[in-house]
Amino acid sequence: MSADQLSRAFAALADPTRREIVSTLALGDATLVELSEPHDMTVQAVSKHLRVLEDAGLVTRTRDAQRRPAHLEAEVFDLMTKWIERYRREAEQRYQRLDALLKDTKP
Amino acid sequence: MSADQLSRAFAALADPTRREIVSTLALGDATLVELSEPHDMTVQAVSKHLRVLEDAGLVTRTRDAQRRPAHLEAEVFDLMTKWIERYRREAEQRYQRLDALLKDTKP
DNA sequence: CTTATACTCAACCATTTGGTTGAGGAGGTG
DNA sequence: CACCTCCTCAACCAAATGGTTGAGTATAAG
Repeated sequence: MSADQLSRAFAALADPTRREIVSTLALGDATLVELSEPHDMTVQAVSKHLRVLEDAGLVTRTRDAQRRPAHLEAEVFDLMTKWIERYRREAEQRYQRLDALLKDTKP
Repeated sequence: MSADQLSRAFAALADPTRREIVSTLALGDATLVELSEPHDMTVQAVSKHLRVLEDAGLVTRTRDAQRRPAHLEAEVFDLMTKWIERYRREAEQRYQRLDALLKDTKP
């Protein structure tokens, strides 16, 4: 996986399991086993998902004895919103201009 | 592809080619051939990318003779930002609380 | 020292993804 | 009509993705 960070971030959040992991981590840091419990899959599978989030920079992990608690990192989320907002705003403005045009030519 | 809309939207933007298409469409509606020109791949490949954006609801297409101009749709972009912002805010607040805690215990 | 817990690594498999080529279909234009 | 342009469909292929099992490492606890 040698894609740029934005690609990795979007790809990471494209999976429902990974989005659930993110929403769990929003409640507080958690270990792999803790994150695995709600999901109907092996710990290894969740570990892979966590790795994807980590590689995307959305999550970092520390060490606490055998445990490796994960926690959310705001920065890349920020990058993503900025990218999206730019084009959302553009699409919206374009829509409003069209709207104004229609009002103008058809009164 | 029977994933939910959020998954489809994130997956759609996970590809650099598709993000470039979006940024081109932000400058104004464009046809498939127009969108293909800047990219070093066949029209069919770009057509597939366009379909992915369409299925995700990020782009809609109209008809103008043989042409099928594409244009950006703001709504799903909005959905995405809302999802991201929720967790970005959470991560940020958590960070600030930790920061405050460190300042508190180590003066 | 032994055992249990938390995690990782490697090999394997089915499906999806991102591209190709080749053959059309729809719709203007000479 | 013949022809060109824009676009789509289908078949194929290599690589990536999302899961599995099985084995192994690291740290804590009995």
